[in-house]
Amino acid sequence: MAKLDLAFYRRPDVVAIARDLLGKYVLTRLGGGEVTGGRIVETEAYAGPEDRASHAHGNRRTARTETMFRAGGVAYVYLCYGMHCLLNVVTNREGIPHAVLIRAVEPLVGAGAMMARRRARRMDRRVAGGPGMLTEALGIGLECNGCRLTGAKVWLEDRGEIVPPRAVVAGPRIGVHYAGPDAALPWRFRIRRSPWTSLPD
DNA sequence: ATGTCGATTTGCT
DNA sequence: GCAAATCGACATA
Repeated sequence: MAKLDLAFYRRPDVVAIARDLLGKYVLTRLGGGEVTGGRIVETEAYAGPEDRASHAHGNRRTARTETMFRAGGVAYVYLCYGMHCLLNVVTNREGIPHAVLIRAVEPLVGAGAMMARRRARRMDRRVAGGPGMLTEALGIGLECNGCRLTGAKVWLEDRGEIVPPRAVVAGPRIGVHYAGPDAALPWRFRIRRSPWTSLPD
């Protein structure tokens, strides 16, 4: 049940962090008091300045991207397609805008509350098997942008589950076809044959 | 099962 | 104006 600490987030290799986040837990206590969350089964790395798929490509600073320039250990939450909030974990030191997008979670804590937020009748991948779905299931909105991942509202835990290398599938990131050669980088990670990822293997 | 399309804010041109 | 780190509704098969 160890909460991930700042040393975890502030490491320099964002791709390694994205891989390491598989099997960790994301948890929230928001708008009510019940804890909700589950096991991370899919992530993507965004390597800031040198990554054409990143909002912070070329150190682009806007009101939106400012959060990514903060020191690792805070949430970067932004609005995608005008309607979905997406959750990222900011990594590296202050001034280096690296982040990991959390793309899918296996709902394990407060599952009933997560289903209610999603208005779901069945517990399946449609509850949190996509970056827009999981934020809704966890109650995460834009007000979570910049909040500390070492705090009491949104945090990550290591619950001692080991994900061996052969259980990890690396592949190209989703929805970044505009990124030229960077679109093909194998920076999306998921747990092999998990029924909870956004797409089957 | 697969395809198209609309919603709606942010940011670039 | 247009495209976007998406999702769900609806159509057709």
